[in-house]
Amino acid sequence: MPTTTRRERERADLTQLILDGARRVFERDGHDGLSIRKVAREIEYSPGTIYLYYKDKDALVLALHEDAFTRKAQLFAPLMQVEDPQERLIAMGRSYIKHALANPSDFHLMFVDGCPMQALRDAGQEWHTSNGAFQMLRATIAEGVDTGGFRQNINPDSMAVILWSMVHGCSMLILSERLGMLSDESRQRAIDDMFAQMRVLLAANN
Amino acid sequence: MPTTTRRERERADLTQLILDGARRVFERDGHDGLSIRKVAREIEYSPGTIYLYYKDKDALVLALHEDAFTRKAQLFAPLMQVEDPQERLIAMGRSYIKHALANPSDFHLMFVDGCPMQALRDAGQEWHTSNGAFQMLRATIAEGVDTGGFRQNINPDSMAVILWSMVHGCSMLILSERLGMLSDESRQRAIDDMFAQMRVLLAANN
DNA sequence: GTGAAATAATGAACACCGTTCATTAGCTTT
DNA sequence: AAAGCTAATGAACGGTGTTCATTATTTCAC
Repeated sequence: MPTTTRRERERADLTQLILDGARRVFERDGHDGLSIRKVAREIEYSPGTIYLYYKDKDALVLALHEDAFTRKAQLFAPLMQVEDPQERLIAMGRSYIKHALANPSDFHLMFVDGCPMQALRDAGQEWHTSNGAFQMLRATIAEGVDTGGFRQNINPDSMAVILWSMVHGCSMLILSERLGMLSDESRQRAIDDMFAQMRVLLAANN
Repeated sequence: MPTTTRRERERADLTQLILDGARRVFERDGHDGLSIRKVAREIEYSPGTIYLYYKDKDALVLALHEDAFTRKAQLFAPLMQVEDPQERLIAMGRSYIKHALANPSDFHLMFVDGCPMQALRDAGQEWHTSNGAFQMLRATIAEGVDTGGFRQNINPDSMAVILWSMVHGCSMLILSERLGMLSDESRQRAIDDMFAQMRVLLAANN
């Protein structure tokens, strides 16, 4: 049955075509500027067609959300090869902020927009997309504690939340222009100081 | 001319009536559920009337944004009476997270929504609303450094960004349900541990 | 008090939005 | 070639932000 496989391929192609079109519109016009009709115009299909491939707009945004996580995961993966747990955590943190500042629309899709979580709940699914990254973070902290390089009273879950909060909050505050009272230099210095303080929190020797 | 003052009072009254109606709609239906027409129905005026008091929807959301900051500032003010700078910072941090979790729509208005910053820029205004709180934070850190209770190599600007990032990122991650992989107990412990780590970063004695 | 001027409120109109669905067009299979 | 199935369409519905000519109300001068 070569026909059905071709059918499936065509179906997958259009699903991807819609997703790519949606991403272009999102990056061009932002969250509020994204509309089903614009995506349809972008890929030269009628609005109704999109609903044959995505249940509704939330499902499409959820797909964008997962797509953005996939891209970020590809940036994160090589960092696991950093030997020293502390340096690995710092590298992860720097990568997190750097990617957020360089790709604000990805950050928005991944963390700011609320509808993907609602769409996931409606679909009865778990948020597996980011648990992987959190477990990487947690495991690296646990490794540092186990091998003795980190302070021994560290709780990996808590420290994972703390480090994530730091880089996430920092990215968020910068992207939402809430640190406008500081100069560019002060902001950059604050980021550098933040990673210096991370070492204070982690390292065993004081 | 008592007439013009009454006019001004009536004008201020309706401005406030619209704002209160908008807040009720926002808290009931959320950010995406807020519409000029709903606000108009809420206060039993026609949609066009709202445009006599607010330039557009963004201006109305900006007013909600500033209103939310005013409420939070009232919670923050008494904390300045805490004597010890370190305890004051911890109290500010706990208040920040507590208020965010208890008033998610206020948090959304203050920090998640992007349009207020755009509206401010359009109006050619500065974001004075929150600079006050940042300066309070910064001043408290500087005080701790000056009086010798804090580590001497702390840069107040950087540390202010770091502490703000921690509590802001933590609030954000919880509210956007990104910490769903943890139990309620683990999340609460992480918050407590976060404040313990703040003491590590601040205190002079190790 | 009454007419004129100024002000405030209205709601219809426009262009857009998400979503649905009867209809059409194209391809597959017999 | 005809029948059946599938994919794409675009009109339609109710919603949105925003504008503006029209109406209603209040104020002011006489």
